[in-house]
Amino acid sequence: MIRISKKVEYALMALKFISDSDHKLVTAREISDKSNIPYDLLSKILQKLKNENILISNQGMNGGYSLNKRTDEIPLFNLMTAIDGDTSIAECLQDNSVKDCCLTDTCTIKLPVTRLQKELEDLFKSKTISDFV
Amino acid sequence: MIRISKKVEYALMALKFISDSDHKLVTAREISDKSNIPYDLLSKILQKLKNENILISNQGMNGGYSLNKRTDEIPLFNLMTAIDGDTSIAECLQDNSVKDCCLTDTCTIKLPVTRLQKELEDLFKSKTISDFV
DNA sequence: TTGAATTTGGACTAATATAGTCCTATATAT
DNA sequence: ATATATAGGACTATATTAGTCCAAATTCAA
Repeated sequence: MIRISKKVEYALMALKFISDSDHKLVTAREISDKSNIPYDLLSKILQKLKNENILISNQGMNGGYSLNKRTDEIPLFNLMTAIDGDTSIAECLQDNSVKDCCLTDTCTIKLPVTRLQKELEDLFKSKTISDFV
Repeated sequence: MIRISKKVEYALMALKFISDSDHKLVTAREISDKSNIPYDLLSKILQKLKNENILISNQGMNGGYSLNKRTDEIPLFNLMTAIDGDTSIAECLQDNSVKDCCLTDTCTIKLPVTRLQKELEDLFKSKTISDFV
């Protein structure tokens, strides 16, 4: 089944939380407590969002996270790749597919699957975080 | 990451194979050999397609499978649900969600996620097998 | 300058889903 | 009868996702 990961769900919830408390720094602990998201897991997610320049972080006491962009400037697609990495819908379409795609010889559907992937990407690119807050 | 399952890939390849050898009955063994799909796995997939009335099966010697509908009458969505079951993009959106959705109290994104799910479904419903053969 | 609050990040375990296998039963044409 | 099929349950293996644990680095403030 096609499913967005829990991590992406958590990321969306966190971004909404941060967006709602606008400009005030919010800590991972705060989001975790208020939104019932496992703290350690959330921390990792926020770090990834920071590494993708979606969030700004301040370490140390009184530290926390804040948005680095307006929510309508963050495509859902970027969030997904930031958190889950590659988003190809089939193994054989991965950019850096190390393992020989078992289908290369016999795969009869590579082209249409690629088209489908493009359409899904376009959909996820057309959505931004502002659609979720 | 969002990914269609190998089983759905195999199903698409099998349907293309059956579609190409039109009206002649083709056996699971034949598809398996020609398309490098594990036989046992393929058998299960074909059985599911048969149970969804996408294929017709004939048991016994000289048996095999044939299409029950034109490929443009089979939405990709139906294929996916036939093979992988429920297609909700998030656990909390499952129809028959047995387990309490951990997000019910605190989930802030259920509505927009539901909208996204609808759009994905529409996309998969708009594609038919004829797009893959 | 110490301590508490915070982010950072590696390594690990647990849980779940997907992929694949094995075996036996049932149907049918010859 | 027998060979060739589909039908389908039960099982194992593999991969992915989710979650945990621990230690380090940073920063504020008393």
